[in-house]
Amino acid sequence: MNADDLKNIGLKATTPRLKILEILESSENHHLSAEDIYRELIIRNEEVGVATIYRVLTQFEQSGIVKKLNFEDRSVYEISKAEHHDHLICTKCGKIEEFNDETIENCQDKIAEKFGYKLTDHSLYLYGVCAVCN
Amino acid sequence: MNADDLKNIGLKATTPRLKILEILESSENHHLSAEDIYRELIIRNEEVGVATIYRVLTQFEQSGIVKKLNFEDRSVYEISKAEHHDHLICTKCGKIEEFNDETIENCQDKIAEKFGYKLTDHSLYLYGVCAVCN
DNA sequence: CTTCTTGCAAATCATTTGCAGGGCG
DNA sequence: CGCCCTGCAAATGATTTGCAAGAAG
Repeated sequence: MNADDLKNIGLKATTPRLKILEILESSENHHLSAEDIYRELIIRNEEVGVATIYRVLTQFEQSGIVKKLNFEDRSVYEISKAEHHDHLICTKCGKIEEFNDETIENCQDKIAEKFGYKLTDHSLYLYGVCAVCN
Repeated sequence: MNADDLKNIGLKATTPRLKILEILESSENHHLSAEDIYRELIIRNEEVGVATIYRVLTQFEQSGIVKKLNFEDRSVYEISKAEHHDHLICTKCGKIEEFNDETIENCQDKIAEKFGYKLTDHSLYLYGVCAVCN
């Protein structure tokens, strides 16, 4: 993800945008809240106003380059990947595992069909305690 | 759900609590936000302070008599039922269908096991457009 | 009576918005 | 150089909290 990628989606390649992308890509767990990004930028001595972070994240989400995840207690963003996946979150340490289960996906489609709904989106989050924390 | 039920969970049977229960049980769709309840009480000329509504709902949730659902765009509460179920929400009209799928539940357990997590909770919301709105 | 509750208003938290100055293309 | 972008601070919306007055058991 670089300056040209941004231009391709119609966004100017500004410093704040590039920095935010950088953080999202380089962070260990790849799932950061707006606040996480704000703090990380301050640590790196490259502060960006919070308002800009929110605005940029929203633009990134609308362009499809990042996905917003609404966990029970906070919202985090991740760089979009080609393959769909859901999340398993450790409620103790915050570690996040990604998974994709064909069977579940199929069941969801069947359920929507059964009720006559046309699915537009779905969110599946599993919360638990990981092996380390347990 | 009546005054004695409240006492059994250690809560005094106060007017606000009984009214809130009443609304949750009698409302058409059974999935209301704190705000929905507040407005409904005003309509009935039985206004209760918003702060109280939030406090009461939280207490109800902790006692297990209501469940809080965190939809993408708002939070709603429903009276707890014996059987677990997930939700299918129409993004146009807000209609909510409840469903329970054994296959999905089993898959979730397998996934948690595979990653060594001990599941504590999960949230599955399907968003779509219902037959009527479509 | 004592303790749990409520109402009200102020406080908080996360996120959004208005606006004037700055920077990319 | 024009339009998009940013920072700042104020606005917002949802929920929480402190506190004194009011009910439940």
